[in-house]
Amino acid sequence: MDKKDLRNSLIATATRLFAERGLNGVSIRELSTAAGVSISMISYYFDGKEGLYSSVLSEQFSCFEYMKSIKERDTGPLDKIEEYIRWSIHRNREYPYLLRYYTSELTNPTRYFSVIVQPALETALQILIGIIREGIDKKLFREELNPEDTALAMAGMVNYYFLSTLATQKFVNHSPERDEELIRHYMDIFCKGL
Amino acid sequence: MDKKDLRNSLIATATRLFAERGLNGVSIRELSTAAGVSISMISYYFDGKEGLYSSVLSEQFSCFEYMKSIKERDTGPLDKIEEYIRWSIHRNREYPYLLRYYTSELTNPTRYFSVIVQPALETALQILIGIIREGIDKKLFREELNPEDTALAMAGMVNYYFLSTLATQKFVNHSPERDEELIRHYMDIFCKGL
DNA sequence: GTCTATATTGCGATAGAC
DNA sequence: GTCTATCGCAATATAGAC
Repeated sequence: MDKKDLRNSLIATATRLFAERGLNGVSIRELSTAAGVSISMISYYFDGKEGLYSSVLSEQFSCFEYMKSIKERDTGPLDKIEEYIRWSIHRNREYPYLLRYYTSELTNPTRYFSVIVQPALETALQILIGIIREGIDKKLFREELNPEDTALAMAGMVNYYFLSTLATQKFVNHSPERDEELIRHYMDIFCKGL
Repeated sequence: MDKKDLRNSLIATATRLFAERGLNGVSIRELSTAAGVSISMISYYFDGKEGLYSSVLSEQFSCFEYMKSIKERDTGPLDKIEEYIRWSIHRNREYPYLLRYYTSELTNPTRYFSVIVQPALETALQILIGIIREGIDKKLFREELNPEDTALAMAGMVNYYFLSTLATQKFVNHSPERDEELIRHYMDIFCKGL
C-alpha cells in the first residue's frame, strides 16, 4: 500500500465510522484496524484523531460548492428551485453519510463547525433565499412570502425526507427509483400547496 | 438532598450534557460532579450510564403522546394541521434538547431507538398522514397529493426551522415572539404554495 | 513511511465504609 | 441511601526499531 492508498484508506474508513457512531463513538484503535493500517499513521498523516475528523468533514462538505453553479444558471427561479431539489437529493444519494455530519454538527457542533460547516450551509441557504426573492421580484411568486422562511421550508422538506428514513422506511418507499417522482411531487406541493 | 432530588438532579444534568455532547461525549464522572452527587449513584438509580441515557430519552419523547389528542379533535384537517405545526413549535420551545436526541437517534441510533424513538416518531407521522388523507377524501386537498410525502414535507419544514438555527441565526430571526407569525406563514406556504 | 511496544491518562463499574 | 477508594480496562499519543 503506497502513501496515497494508506491515507485514502484512513479517510474512507473514518468517513463511515465517524458517521455511524460519531467522533467520540469510535476509537483510533478500531479505526486503524478497520483501515488495515497502524494506529500511529493517524497522528503521522492527520496529527491525531481530531485532524482526521476535520479532513473527513472538509471532504464531505466540499460538494456544497455546486450550489454556486445553480445561482449562475441562465434560467428562471422555478427552474433553479427544481435544480436545488434535484441536487439536494443527488447529494444525499452520492454522500450517504453527509446528512449525519450535517445534523450532528448543527446539534453538537465541534470546533470545526464555524470553519467548515457553517460557511457551506450559509452559502447554500443564502443562494436559495436569493432565488425565492428573485421570483417575488419578478412577480412569479406571491409577494406575501418571506424569502428566508420559505427557503428554510424548502430545504427542510428535502433534508427531512432523508433524515427520517430510519423511522419511516416501513411505510414510505425511500428507494432511488422514486427520486424523480419525488422531485415532481415536491415541486407540486411547493408551487400549488394543498 | 432527598432521594427524589438526587435522582431528578441526575436526570436534569444528564439531559443537558448528553444533548450537548452525545452519549459518548460525556463521562459519568463529569456528569455526577456537575449534578453534585457521587458517581456511584448513577449505577444505584439507573443501573449505569446507558440506563441513565434511556431514562432521559423516555422523558424527552413522552411529549409525543400529545399527538394522539390532535387526532381525536372534533375539527377539520386544516385545523388539525395548524394544530400540528403549533404543537411542533411549542414542543421544540419547551424541550430545547429534544431535537438533538431526535436527530442523533435517527442518524446514529442507540439500542433504545427501536423501543423509545421509533414508536414515538412513527405514531406522530402516521397521524399526520391520516390527517392529510382525510383532507383528500373530503376533497379539501388536491387528490394528486401523496399523503406520505406530504406529511414528511410538513414535518420537515417545521423541524428544519429549529435544526438549522445554529447556521442561520445571523440572517433568520428565531425568537419565540415570531412563532405565531411563523405558524401563519407555514400554513400559508403549505396551503397556497408559491 | 510504517510498524510494535509502551507511557500515561481517563473511563465505567463496584466493594465496602458509614 | 450515599459516599470514597480502587479495580481493571481501553483510550490517545508517541518513542524507537526497521
